[in-house]
Amino acid sequence: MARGGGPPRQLRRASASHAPTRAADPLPACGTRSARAYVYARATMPRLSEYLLPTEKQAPADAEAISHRLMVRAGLIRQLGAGMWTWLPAGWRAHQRATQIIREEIDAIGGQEMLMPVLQPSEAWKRSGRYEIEELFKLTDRKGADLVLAMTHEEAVTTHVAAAVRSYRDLPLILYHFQTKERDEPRPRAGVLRTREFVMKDSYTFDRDAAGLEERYQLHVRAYDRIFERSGLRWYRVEADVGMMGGSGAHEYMAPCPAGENEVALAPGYAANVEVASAEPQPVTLPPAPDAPEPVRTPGLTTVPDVASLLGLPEGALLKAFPVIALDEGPTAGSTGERMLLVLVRGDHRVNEIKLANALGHPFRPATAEEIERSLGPAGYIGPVGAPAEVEVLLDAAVAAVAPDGGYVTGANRADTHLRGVVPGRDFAFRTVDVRSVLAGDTVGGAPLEIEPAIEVGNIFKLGTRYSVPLGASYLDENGEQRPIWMGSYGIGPARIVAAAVEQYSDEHGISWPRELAPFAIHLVSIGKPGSAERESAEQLYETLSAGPLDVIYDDRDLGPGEKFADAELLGCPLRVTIGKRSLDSGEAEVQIRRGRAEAPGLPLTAPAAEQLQALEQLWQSLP
RNA sequence: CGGGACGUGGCGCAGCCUGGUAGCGCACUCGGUUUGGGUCCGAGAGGUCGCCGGUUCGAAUCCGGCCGUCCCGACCA
Repeated sequence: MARGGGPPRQLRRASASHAPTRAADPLPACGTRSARAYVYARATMPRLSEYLLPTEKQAPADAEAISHRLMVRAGLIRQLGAGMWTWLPAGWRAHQRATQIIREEIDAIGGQEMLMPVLQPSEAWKRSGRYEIEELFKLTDRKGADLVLAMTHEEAVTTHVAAAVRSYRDLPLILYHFQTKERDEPRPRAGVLRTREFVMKDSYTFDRDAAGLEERYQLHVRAYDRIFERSGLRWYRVEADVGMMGGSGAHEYMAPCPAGENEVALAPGYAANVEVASAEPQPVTLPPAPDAPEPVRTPGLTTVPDVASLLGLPEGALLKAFPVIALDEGPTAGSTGERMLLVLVRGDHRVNEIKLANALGHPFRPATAEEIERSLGPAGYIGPVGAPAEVEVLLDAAVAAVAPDGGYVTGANRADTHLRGVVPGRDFAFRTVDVRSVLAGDTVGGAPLEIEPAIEVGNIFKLGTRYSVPLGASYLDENGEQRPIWMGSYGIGPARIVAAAVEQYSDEHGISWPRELAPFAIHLVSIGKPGSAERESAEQLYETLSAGPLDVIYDDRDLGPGEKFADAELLGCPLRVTIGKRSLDSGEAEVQIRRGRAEAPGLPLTAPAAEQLQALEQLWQSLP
C-alpha cells in the first residue's frame, strides 16, 4: 500500500553539482531501459523565481467550496469558462500523481492501457441508445456527418472488442485509458469538482459469463481499494444504485467532504449511498387503536406537521400517501400500461424515488392532481382505507415490519377529514416495499446511522450485456456457440481525488497534501539577501536535494520570510525546509511537517549529501 | 429547466440611487529600505466600466436586448 512517492530511483539525476541547475541543462538519458512505461527521467527541480505559481491572497469572489478557493489561491488551477479549467504546472503535477497511482494499480491487475478518441462517429451511440442523452455533446462535421464528444467510452471500446474478439480464448480482457470526457453538464460547480471537461481513467472488462465478470469486478475492488488507500484520502466503498438498465451490481467510492454532492449512510460495517441505503427506523409510539378507524375533522390541514400538531401526535404516527402512476409497459408511445399505486411511508419519512423505481422494477411518475381526485379523493386528504381495488397499496417496510402497538392517522379520501386508529392489514391490504430514505439516527444492526456529504471519486459497475448485445460484441464458446460478452466498466476521476484531498486536509493556512499526491515533497525556503551566506547554503542544499529521490521546489525569490512561509503553507507540500541566518548559527536547516505544522528534527548542514537525503527520505516515509 | 445574485486594471472592492474628466487596497514596474511570519518610504505603469442598441449636449451611472459567471433547487448514462 504505502510506498515512496515520486518516480523510480534509477531514472533520477545521477550526480549533484554545485553549479546552478537551469532548465536548459540536458536531461539524463532515458527511454529504452525504462523499467515502467510512462515514467520519464525527472526534469530539473524548479526554482520558484522561474516557475508559474500565481498565488493569490484573496480567492475569487464566486468561489465557495474549499478546494475551489484553495486550488485557485495556491496557483494550481485557473478557470477558462463555466466548467472548463486549466491545470497550471503545480496543479498538473498533483493530477499526474493521482494518475500514476491509478496506472500502477490497474496495471497490477492486468489492465492494458490504450487510448481512444474523444471525437467519435454517432452510429454506435445511436445503437446503444445513448445518443438521446442530453449531456452528450453533439456536432456535425463539414460533410454533415453526426459526431459526438464522448462522455465515456463504452461504445468505442465495445466496437473494437466486437471486431477483434472472436473466441473464448481471447477472453477475459481488461482494457483502460486515461482520456478526456466531455459532458454538457447543466450545472458545473465547485471548481474542479464538477466540470464539463475532465480526464477520467475508465477501464472496461470483457468476460465469457457472469462468473468471469464477477472475477474482474473483484479485481477492480482490490485495485480501487489500494488506489484510494495510497491516495491518502478518507474514503468509503458504498453500495450504489445500479439503475434501470441491466446493471447487476455497482459500488461507488466516496470521499467525505463538505463540498460533496452525494450523501453516504454510514454505520459500523455498513456504508451505502443514501440513494439505496436501508436501515431500521427509529421507533414511534402510536396512540391506542379503536376497533375501527374514526374520522377526525382537519379543515385546511393538508400537511403532516399540521395534522400531527392538531392531534398532538408525533409525525411518525401518521402515514403519508404518495400516489404514483407506474409505467408498466415502459414509457413507449401509446402505452396502456399505466396504473395507479398508492405508496405509504411514515409521516416523518420521505419516499426515495430511486428505491421506489428499483422496487417497482419499472419507471413511474407522480400522479396528477386530477388523477388523484378521480381515483381517491382531494389531494392532501388521501389514504389507503377504502381505496379502489385497482389501486394497489404499497406499504414501506419501516411501517410494515413493525407490529403496530396502536393506530396510525391517514387521509380519509374526503375533504377536510383524516382517519385515526388505522391498522395496516386490518383496515387495508398492502404489499411491503422498502422505499423510504434513511435518516441519521436510524439503526443498522443496532448501531446508529450517520449521514455525511461526500464526493464520488470512483465507481465500478457490472454492465452485463447492456452494450455487448446492441453493439454485437460476442464470441464463440467451446461448443461453437455464439454468446454475448459480459462487460464491466470502472471509472475514476483523478481531478476529484486531488480536489477531495484538498477538501479533506486543508486548514486555515492552506492545503496539506497527502504524501502521494503532493506536487512536491519538499518546499525549500531560503531567507536572507541574495548573495548572503545563508543564500549560498540554501543553493547548496537545493543542489543536493535536486539530485535525491524526493521532488523539491526551491523558493529562491527575493521576498521576505512572511510571504515565503505563507506561500509554502498555501501550496501545502508535506515538508518545508528553511535556511536562514538562524540555520547557519545552529548548523541545521529547520524542517517543518505541513500536516499539523509540526517541527521535525533539523537537517545538519555539514552532513554528507547522502546522509541529508537519507534523513529526509526516512522522515518522508513516516508521513501520511 | 425554475429561483436568486453578480459583471468596473491580475485579485478583492467603492462609485450607479441623484448622469458631468474612473477611484481604493493588494499584486505589478523602478529606486531605496527590510530579511525567521504577508516590512516600510518614494516614484510609476496598467481599465473598450461584459456586449449591442436607445435616451441625453453628455452614460460606468437611466432604459431595452443579448452574453457571461456564480449560488440554491431540479437534473447528473
